[in-house]
Amino acid sequence: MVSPNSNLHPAPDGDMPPEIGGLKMTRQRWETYRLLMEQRTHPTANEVFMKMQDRVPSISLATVYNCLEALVQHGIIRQVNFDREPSRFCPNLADHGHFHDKATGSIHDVTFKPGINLADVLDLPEGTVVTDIELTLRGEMPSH
Amino acid sequence: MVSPNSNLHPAPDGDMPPEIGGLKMTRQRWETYRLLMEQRTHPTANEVFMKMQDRVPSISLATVYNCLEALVQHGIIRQVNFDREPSRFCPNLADHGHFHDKATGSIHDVTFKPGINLADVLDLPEGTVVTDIELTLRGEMPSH
DNA sequence: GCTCGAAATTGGAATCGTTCTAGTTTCCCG
DNA sequence: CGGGAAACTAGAACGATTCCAATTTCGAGC
Repeated sequence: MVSPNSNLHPAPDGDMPPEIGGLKMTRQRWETYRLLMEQRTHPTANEVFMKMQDRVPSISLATVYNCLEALVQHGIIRQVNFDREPSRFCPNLADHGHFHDKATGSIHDVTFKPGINLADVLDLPEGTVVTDIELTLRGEMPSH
Repeated sequence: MVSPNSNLHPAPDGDMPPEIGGLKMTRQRWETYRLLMEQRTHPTANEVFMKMQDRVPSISLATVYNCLEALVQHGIIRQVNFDREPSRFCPNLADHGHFHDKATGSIHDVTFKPGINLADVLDLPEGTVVTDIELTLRGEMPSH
């Protein structure tokens, strides 16, 4: 479900490419994607909508949802859920989990130790096909 | 597949105990708890509400939510979320994840291979305190 | 460039799980 | 038995998301 090479996609600061990963680019989709790539802060749909006012003032919330969904379905970004909070969106396609810091409210990507494949440490019946894994942690990180 | 420490709590088929894990039992809380223990099918609040009609016909949906929340907050059951679907509730307190079978829609508990501690395979900064881990998988299991 | 059908966008209404509120009932301790 | 606190209830309110119908934009073929 996950591709580690984010360089599959062109750098998001150039001109708009005709398509990414099979998804035809439109102004709205492109700016949505760029926004996510620039600030990797796991914004919600509504946060994307608000930040988008500068770039595409005419954009509607419905379109933000449409764009995010299209990007997710084409495997260009990932949708992340914490409990029943509003969904967040993440352009990091590498295999990783998410740490939700209770103290600051911020979200950090969490990778696995080298050589670890999450599915390998699970006790699954033979023949089980895992297409998607979601790992979320809660706690506190050292403020450093 | 089944909670090893379910004997922390009294068997749910006897009379109602005065409290469990510090939570005062009421008829509604007790029947909610019993229901979850009997059919470990990870029901939603609404499913609990409907199945409860036989046992406590006067119960309201709000009370089901109240009871489930009280049980969760006292660590007696766990709340499980799949994407933005309605929350489900699980009486298995052992460390485990949840596998969501796309073919059947059913949910299975997934344990770790012996000796595996999930936090140990993660690349976390020193001093990080993890209070809660949620692991969800999607895919298909052999129908056998 | 122009036309037409398809796809995308838009704003607002609708949906649905969940939470809140206010009123009533039940519990418990004196 | 009386009174205050906790629990329960029904229904209203909420908020994230989805749906809908009406435009707008796009692209292929002229």
